[in-house]
This record gives sequence, structure tokens and C-alpha cells, in this order.
Amino acid sequence: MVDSAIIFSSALILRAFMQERYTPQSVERDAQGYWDGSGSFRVTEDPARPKYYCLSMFPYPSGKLHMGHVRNYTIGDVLTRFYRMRGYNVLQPMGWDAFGLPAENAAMANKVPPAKWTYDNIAYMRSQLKSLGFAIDWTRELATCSPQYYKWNQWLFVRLFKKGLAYKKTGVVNWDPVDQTVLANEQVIDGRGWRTGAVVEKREIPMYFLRISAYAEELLSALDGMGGWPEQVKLMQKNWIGKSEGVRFGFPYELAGEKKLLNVFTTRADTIMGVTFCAVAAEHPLALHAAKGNPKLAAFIEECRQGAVIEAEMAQQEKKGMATGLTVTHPLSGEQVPVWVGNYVLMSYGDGAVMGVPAHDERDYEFAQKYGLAIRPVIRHPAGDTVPAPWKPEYAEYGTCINSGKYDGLDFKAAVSAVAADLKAKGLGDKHVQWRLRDWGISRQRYWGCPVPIIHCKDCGDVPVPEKDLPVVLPEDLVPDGTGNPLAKLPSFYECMCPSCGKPARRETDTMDTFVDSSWYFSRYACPDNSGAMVDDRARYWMPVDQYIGGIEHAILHLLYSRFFARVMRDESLLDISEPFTNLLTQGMVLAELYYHDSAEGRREWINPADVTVERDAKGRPVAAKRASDGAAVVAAGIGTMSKSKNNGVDPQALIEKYGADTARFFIIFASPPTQSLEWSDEGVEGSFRFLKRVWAYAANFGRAGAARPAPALLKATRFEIHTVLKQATYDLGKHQFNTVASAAMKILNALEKLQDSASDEAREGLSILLRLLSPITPHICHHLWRELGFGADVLAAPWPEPDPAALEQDEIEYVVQVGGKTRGNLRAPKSADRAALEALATASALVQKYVAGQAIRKIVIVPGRLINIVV
RNA sequence: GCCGGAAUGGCGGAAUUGGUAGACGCAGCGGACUCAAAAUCCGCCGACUAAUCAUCGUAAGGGUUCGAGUCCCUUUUCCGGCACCA
Repeated sequence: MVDSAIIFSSALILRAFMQERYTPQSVERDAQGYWDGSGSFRVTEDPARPKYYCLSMFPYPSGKLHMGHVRNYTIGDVLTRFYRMRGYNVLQPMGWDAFGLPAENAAMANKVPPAKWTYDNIAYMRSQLKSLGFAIDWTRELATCSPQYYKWNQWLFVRLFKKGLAYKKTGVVNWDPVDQTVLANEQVIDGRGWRTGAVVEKREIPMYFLRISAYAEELLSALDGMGGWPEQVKLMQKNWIGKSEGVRFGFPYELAGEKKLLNVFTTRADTIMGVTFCAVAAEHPLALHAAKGNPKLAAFIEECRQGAVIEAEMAQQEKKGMATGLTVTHPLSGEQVPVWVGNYVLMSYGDGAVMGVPAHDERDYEFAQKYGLAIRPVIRHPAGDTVPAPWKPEYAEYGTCINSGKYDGLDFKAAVSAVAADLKAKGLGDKHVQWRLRDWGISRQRYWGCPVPIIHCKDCGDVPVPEKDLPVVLPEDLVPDGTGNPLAKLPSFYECMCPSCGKPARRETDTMDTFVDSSWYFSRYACPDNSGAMVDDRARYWMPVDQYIGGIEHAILHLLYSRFFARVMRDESLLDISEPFTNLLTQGMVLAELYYHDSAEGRREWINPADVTVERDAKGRPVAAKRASDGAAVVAAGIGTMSKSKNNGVDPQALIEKYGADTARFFIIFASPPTQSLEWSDEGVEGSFRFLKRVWAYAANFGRAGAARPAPALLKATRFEIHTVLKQATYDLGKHQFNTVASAAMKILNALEKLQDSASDEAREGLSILLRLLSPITPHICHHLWRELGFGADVLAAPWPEPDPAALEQDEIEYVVQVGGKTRGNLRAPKSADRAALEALATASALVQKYVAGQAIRKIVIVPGRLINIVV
């Protein structure tokens, strides 16, 4: 039956007043005014309804929205509105990740304090977000640069400091020797400072760390239970945490008469008898000691210190090493083993030293070949007992021990156990679990961030700022000049009294990594107005976030830090949960075409795709491209992420002004599924606009006098079509495949248009389904038409449409007919036909007769309701 | 370099668990309306072919299966992350 509840006879009268032309600007202004006026998106805790906390990653206020933001928030809004229509109490908040480097860069460029730049940007971007019509509860807005917010960063830091979960040690940073300042990785270009061009050096400085390693085991094991996260992200986190089980042991040596151990960790203790050298990092104490009397080695270590701390760059540089001249004693054989310095050994992993087994490790093999070190095979691997050059992957495989004395004949597991036991007996080592995950260094030698609440006292050491003195407020009127942190030059900030002894002391001038701000903001949205606590009971109601949406680029750091913070807050009795995000959707990038033009002087100029005219051949294939302004030939350089440097960005604002927010939203949803990259297309936007105009025109003409009533068979077929599409669309929404939901809306309109403006019950029902299906994607036009056609006062309050099983009933089913696995045609059969009937029907058909052509039928495969395959 | 993804017509994409490859849209081509244009509407639209049939066709190569875009192995290219961009 047709859903009569939504059929409303007054619709025809209302319709007479409706404009023929779709004018998105006025429609959207009115709808947004209605939502604002009625507080449609303000929510409070409601134990009677299931809650749904839908969160998109908050933006950095960089100046204006980019298409990636629009995409992110449109996806979140579709989910928000969809769940709302299904009866959930839905929270969708918004805020600003407002501390960070770009504000300092802008400040330097424009001589304006980062605070002013940031607040101006927030004001503009807020207005942009509002013009997109997102169902956001704006009463919960927060900015991480406000003292009311970052006070709680500081408060939590102090708690962790007292617990030992925050602590001080040295860390390595990129140092610009000209500007005398620490550089972020992105400020290092080809190993040089971005402003000075000076070769960057590594420098060790004291910093504060958060002991995320204390939660490594839990962060790893909990991944298994996180069904709502993409496998891909969980796998990346698992590899990042990097649990490896092996043996940690020491090579004894003597230094100035003192007995010491060179500690290493290995997952291949079974190869220990194949050790022919040890390699240590350039920063390793042993290397530094050896360099004292060895100028060549000192020069090599200096060379290793050149360049940035960026691991990707270090991993790609040529493997180099130099002998220290020192030796250590093999703990089991007693042989002397030479110690080398290797630029590929990372001080930050394990003990900053590795044992070298060139026969069974590719990196060690290369190193030994290059420097003429001994290669001693000790494993019988699938390619034999020897390891002739070149390196083969088989050399690294597990096998039984050979040339290993008492361990000969043992397999991997037995050998590792035996070696570990022997090392333990000698007091030199044991089995050990090693993590790749390092503690989180949160100190930044920068101004525009949350001050680290520590006071340095000559007598009392590092003293946390007392709770009553929080927040340590960041002055908002400074302008950095690129030569270090302005806070460190501001006595009024750093001069203070020691809270413990009352004597003059110096305030810490480092600020916190902005990832600290973003690791708990989602909990604060529940209670942003609470000035007395970090979070309260409202956070217990709303947390965890049911659906989190953001870029895949955050798969590891932000998401891992947030998982860590949730546990820290749990252990501080602030939250009841361990996992902050139940379901995670990682959206793809937004891409656009790239065009450039090389000038006569050889300068490459990137041309915005909007300024390019493409010539096509008769089949629509592009053959040439020209700059619209002067006809100059431009080169099509494929597609890439929208960026300033490649000048291929599309401004959301221009789009909204030209077509309206609904068109922008529709195109973004329609163009590709949320998790895949989205390729921008101006023609595609035109097509989306055309579709909304058609929806409008259909509604405006709906039930127009004089339309003939279609034949009953057409009505029935149309209703079948619409309900089939609806069923599919609801399924697609469940798996977050919104692009096909948009397609479904198009299919429904196509079907309705075939009814030629008839105001039949079937058409009215179809239209009400169309508007409800579309309302999460294009809420403004649906809001307007829903009211205008008299379906109700507010489409937000309408229930999600359900497919009617009766409409999906069919008397006949169309089967695909294959012969020998090749599709040959279709066959209609009664719904009731059983297997035998289908076989008889198929074998008797002319279609099958033609292709079987006298061959023996070996068997018949039947997929119920779908397919018949005659195997010959 | 290491870790994680992706690849389907001229283009974006669809194909529920292995079951009619190309839904829906864009571009293109043809037509209607118009003095004309825009807008709108109708039709065609993977390759090969005059057209039909047939054949081929989901990055490349191999395999499993009655049947593979989908599963397995190898390779190529592109994208994300690599701890101070956010």
C-alpha cells in the first residue's frame, strides 16, 4: 500500500504559490533562517533515545575553507541527518584546531599577531560553514587557543607530570644555525632551512615527553576489538606500534678500565654466531668516545649530524659507516667483534646499536660487502648453506642452525630459546619485547601554542604550576620574527616565583605540540561551558564518538594520540571509555586537473583549470589544451591534490555563490564514494545543478491540471522501480556509499518523470521518498519542497522511508542464461518455478538449443532467482 | 627505503556473498523547440564491424572455478604516512 500518512490534500493549493524557477540563494537563506530560528540542531542529553555522536575532524583555521573541508563536513552532515531521521539523538559539533605553525608564518609575513589572524580566520570560516547548511550545534563551538580550553591541557599535563607519565629528557630537533631556531620538518627543504638556506643540523635539547609507551600493549591489543575501524588503519597503527619479540643482550667491553656492555636488541638471536661486527648510531656514547682520539671518525660523525631528523630522508640515504677502532667481546664465542658507526642505525630505536649478521640480514649484507667485513653463514636456508652474492631474500628466511657450535641443528624457536637461556646464565641478556613506538615529545620551541605549565627553579628543579594558578595564559599580542620563540625574549612572561620555595625562577617558554589539543577536544564538546572541570557527566553520556570522519592522513598520529588520551583520561577517572571513536570513516583526498605553461625563460607557471580550454576530437577525447585568456598552449600534467603551489584549487565560496550549497554538496557526494579520492569536475557540478533544477521543476509542475492518469501497469512498474531503488539506497547508506544514494535519487526522478506529472498516489509517494532520500544530501531544497508540497512542517521530523515489501513482489523473475559460463541471454520464469522446472524451461529454450548445438550437457548450475548456467 | 592503499569506456564512477561489466552522471554525436542563441526536452554512445552475429575487453602476466572486476601468485604505475604541517 501507498504510505497514506504522508499524503496531504492541501498540497495542491500550496503548490499554486510556488515559483517555477529554482533560486538556491533564497531557498537556502530561508531554510537556514528556519533552522536557526527554531534551534533545530541544538541537542541535550536524552536518556530516552539512542544517542549518536557524529564528529568530523575540526579544521585548522587557515583562512578559508578548502574543498577537503567541504567534503569532510558534507559527509558528516549526511550521516547526522540520516541518523536523525532514524530517531537518534544526534550531536554534531564544530570547533577550531587553532594553535599551530601557519599562524606564526602568517604573522611574520603580515606583521600581525597570530591571535588576530586566527580569530579573523575563524570568523570568516564560521560564516562559510553556516552557508553550507550543516546541522551543527553551534552552541558548543570551541577554539583550542582560548585559555578556557587550553587550561585543561595544562591541568592534565600537571597530573601526568606528578604521576611520571610526563617527564623530561633530551630529544633531537632540526636546528637552523643561521636563524638560531628549531625548524619543523616541513620547514626543511632538501636538508636546508626554508628561510636561510643554511644546512640544517641535528641538535639535542631537553624536552617533555608523554609516556605513551606505558600504553603500547593496550593500544595494540585493543585494535582487535575495533570492528568499526577500517582494517587498513588498524594495520598501520599495529605496524607503527611495532611490537617485536626477541632478545636483548650486551657485548662486554672495557673502557678506561671499567667493564661495560654494548646493548643490542635482535629478533634473530638464532643467528648470533654469525655476528661479524656491531654498528652503533652516530650519537651513540661509544661512537662519541671513539671519536675523541680519531679526527676522521669525528668528521664522519659530524657528517651524520648534518641534515634533518626526518626518518624518511634518513632511510633513503646511502648506507655509510666507519670503524671506531674499538672492539667488543662476543658474549657466547668470546671472539673480538669490531664496532662500526653506521648512519642507518637509529639512536631512537632500542639502544641505538645493532649486531651485524651480514649472512642473514640484507642491510648488514650490503654493509659488509661495501666495507669488506666477514660474512659468516649460520643458517641452512632454502637456497643452501652458503650466501654467494648477490643477496637473495632466501638468506633471511628461518632455518636450522649451522656453524654455530652447540646450537647446530636447532630450529629458529629452539635456537632463540637456547641462546637467550645461555645469555641469561651469563647475566648478559634475556628475552625482551621491543616496541617501535616512541614516547611522545610534546615540547615545541614556538610561540603560538599552549604553554607548558612548568617553572624552573635553581633549588627545586622543575616545578609544575599549581592548579590555582592555571591557566598559564599565552600573551596574544606578540609577533614572531623567525629567530626563535618570542616568549623566551619576554621577561614579563618567563620571570616568576618558584611556587615551592618562593624564590625567583624562570617559567618554561616551550609550548605544546598541537596534537595535544586535538587529542581530547571531542570530549570537551560535551561540556564546553564547564569552567570547573575538564569534562563532566555530559561527556559520559556523549562519549564515545559514534562516527568519526576525517582524512586518511591522520590514520596514525592523531588517531593514536587520541586513543592514548582517552585511556589517560579514563585512568584519571574523567571518562568511562577506552576507545574514543567507535566507527571511523577515512575520507579520500580532493583532486583536480593540473595544467602548466613553461615560459620562454623556462619558468613553469601552473594554470588554474578554470582558465583552461580543452579541445576534443569527435569522440570527446581531449587532444589539446589552451589558456583561455591568451590561447597559449598548456600542458596537461594529469591530476593531483588541490594545492596552492600547483594552482589547481577550486574555491568553495565561488561555487556556493554561483550554484548554492545544495549543488556543491550534491556533487561532492555524487562524484565518488567517501573513502576514495574525489576528482573535481566543473561539468560535473553543472550536472548536479541540472539535477536539482529538474527536481524543482518536477515538484513545481506536480499534479498540474490536465495531466492524464498513467496506465495501472506503468504505475505498478514505477512503484516497483522506486521501492527497489530505495531498498538499495538504504543498504548503500548503511555501508556509507553515498554516491550511489545520490544516483538512486536520480533514478527515482527519472522514473517519476515517466509518469508525466500525474498526481497519482504512486507519484506522490515517490516524490515524498525522493525528498526524504535526498534531504541529508541537499537539505535546503528538500526543506523547501517538503513544506511547499504539504508533506509536513519539517522534513527533519519525517521518518526515513522504508521500502514496501508488497511493492517489491513480482510474478516473474528474469534469469540470466549462460552456456558454458558465457552469458547468452535472458529467460523469464514464474516466481514459483523450482529447479527442475527451470532446467526444463532452459534446455527447451531456443536460446540454449542454439548454443548447445548438440553437445552433451554435463551439468546445470542454478543460482536461485538469478542465473542458469548450462555446462557442456 | 619502510608501512598502508588504489588502478574498470573519452571522464567520474556502478556491479550486495564469485553470477548479464559499464547503473547513475559528465563529455561527445544526432534530433526537437527558437529568427538565432541560451535554457530545456528526446535518441545514440566500450573496442572491432558498413551493420548484425561473433570475438575481444576491468593496469600487465599467470592460476583456481561451470563462471573472476571480485579469490590466489608475480610485476608496473600512482596516492597517503614515516613521529615538529595539520
